[in-house]
Amino acid sequence: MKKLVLYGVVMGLLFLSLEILNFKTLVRQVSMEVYGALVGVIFLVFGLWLGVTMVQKRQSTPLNVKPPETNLSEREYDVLQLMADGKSNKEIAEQLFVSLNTIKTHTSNIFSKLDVQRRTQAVQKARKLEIL
Amino acid sequence: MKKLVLYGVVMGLLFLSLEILNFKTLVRQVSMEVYGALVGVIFLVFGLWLGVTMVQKRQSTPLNVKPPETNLSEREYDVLQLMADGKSNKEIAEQLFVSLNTIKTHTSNIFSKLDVQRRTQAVQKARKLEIL
DNA sequence: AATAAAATCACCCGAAAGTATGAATGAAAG
DNA sequence: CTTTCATTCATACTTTCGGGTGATTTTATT
Repeated sequence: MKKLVLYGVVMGLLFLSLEILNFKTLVRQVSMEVYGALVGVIFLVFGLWLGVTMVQKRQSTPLNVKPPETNLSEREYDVLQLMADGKSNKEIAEQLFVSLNTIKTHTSNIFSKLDVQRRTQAVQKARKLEIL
Repeated sequence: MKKLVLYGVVMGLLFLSLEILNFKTLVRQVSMEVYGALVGVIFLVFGLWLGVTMVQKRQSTPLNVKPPETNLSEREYDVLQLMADGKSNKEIAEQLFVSLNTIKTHTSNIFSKLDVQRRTQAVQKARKLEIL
């Protein structure tokens, strides 16, 4: 909801800045074609970003095929797998397209649910519990 | 070598202090039996400590039964096993009766030899290489 | 005895991991 | 339409890891 409003505002700002650029300097220095191209590119990029952002949400990289019979959520299971693969939190974050803090939260929850303190213990226990 | 000298020096100091205690005050305040007992206890403790220390050295907690066919040393293999068990460096150090820094050195060497950067990667690779 | 390898320990420093707390959002279920 | 849960993210803080370097001491080998 609020995200859409934010998008609207950004759009507005884009238009505004374009207007300013247009009537002040640009139009007297470059041709109308260049100006149009610029506008096109900018809005193309913005549209791309918007589209990717919205689609990427809630599609949530489906890493696992078989959901485990544990109290771990899907996402936590994803993280656990990458963790067992020797990936660092940063690498996991990059691979799943989320922030480092998010991964930290996930790992914390994983540790709680598996009742361990460290990632090495987590993978060890997960292996023993047959969920890997 | 030097450790033995140190032991000798400690022994000497013990004798010296005992002599001082002996002829100055103790002998006129407590009975000869008590004095003898005291000396006995002190030397017993010292002997115990010395024995334990020397035996404990180079007997090197025999954790592994089958030496792996890798370039890892015995000690490194010990550390690797505990590492795979989810132990922290501190815990490993305590279990092997060595300092934390020593374990750090071992882990560094393990990482080098296994060509990895993290402990999770180390256990993963070790598992793949059949050395765990 | 000399040399080499293994094991021990120390110090520093930056990066990574982990803990705690709070919060916003979307999805699902009641 | 709330309530619940999963997911996302942030900030702040503490602890642990890992890299680099250098050193001493054992143990083994020649």
